[in-house]
Amino acid sequence: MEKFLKIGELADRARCLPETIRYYERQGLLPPPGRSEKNYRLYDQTHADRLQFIRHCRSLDMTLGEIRVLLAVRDAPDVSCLEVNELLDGHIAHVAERIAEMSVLQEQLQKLRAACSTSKAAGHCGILQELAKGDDAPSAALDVHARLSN
Amino acid sequence: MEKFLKIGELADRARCLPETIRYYERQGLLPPPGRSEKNYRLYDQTHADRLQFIRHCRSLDMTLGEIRVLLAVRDAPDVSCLEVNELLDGHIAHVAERIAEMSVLQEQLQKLRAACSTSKAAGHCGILQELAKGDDAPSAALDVHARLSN
DNA sequence: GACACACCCTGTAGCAGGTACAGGGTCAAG
DNA sequence: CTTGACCCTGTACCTGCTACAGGGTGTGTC
Repeated sequence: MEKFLKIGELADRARCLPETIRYYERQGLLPPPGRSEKNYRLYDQTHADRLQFIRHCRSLDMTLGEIRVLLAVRDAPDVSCLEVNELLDGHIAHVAERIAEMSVLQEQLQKLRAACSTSKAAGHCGILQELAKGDDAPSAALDVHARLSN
Repeated sequence: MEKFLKIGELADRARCLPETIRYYERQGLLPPPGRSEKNYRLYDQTHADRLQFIRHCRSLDMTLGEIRVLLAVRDAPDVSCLEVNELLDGHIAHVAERIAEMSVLQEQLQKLRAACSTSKAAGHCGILQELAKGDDAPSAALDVHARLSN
């Protein structure tokens, strides 16, 4: 007899919220589990494994789209994993690119910061004056707050 | 006689979309401009300057909330710019933190990539096997795709 | 058995920072 | 007089969740 988990128990194991699990189900990443008499979701080990896989990928900042691809390959064990390797290479390249962008950003910010060492009246603040100037470096918009994936 | 810009012209100068400008107006970052007879928005140089300031800040990955603070100080030229300096320091620290996080991530990804050098059947792919394992490093969720600010 | 409290369910709205319509009006050129 | 490029408003969409609201269920205590 198998041990079933309720959504809260599964969430505790995967270190996420029940809402996140329901969200993955809606997104088609987790198959709909069985239900109890009272309509509670009941998960088995295959669900737990799949969720752990997903959370591990997320901790590596892959998008749900990327994870969907990886899961599809995982679900077809006889297929070549070439796609997995390529996806990972792409993701690594993406992360490297973001790091490079952010390093440039950091330099720009440090230069900007140097424009006002002491606290003055705002009208003479070098930082505000620099920010009012045009953007010399026509760099693409970054997103420091965003995730790493693609 | 002053030269007024329509939203599309302003958008071209600021290298953004008209929708973005209307969005900033709704968010209270840009004051509502005058209107033509036919209800078209008409912008003057102060609007153009303010938008350039905003876009410059955004290119440095500040959030709209941060930009709001900077604009408020900018609008009060007699006030001390201490807050500006502090905000910038915080933003720089935030960017540094993100770079550090992403460097860790990059290492993890490269280790993972090394688990499958050749293209095999998915059932034996080292990458998929590694991803199925638990996450040893209990790192906080990153966001490679996200923006730099706070 | 009545209450509290923790859990489960569905459905919907919110976050950031826009982007992308739909459905309408305006204007200049050909 | 029609085509195309603009402008307007209002609303929905994107990512990856998170947080309700409003209801049912399960367990422990009195």
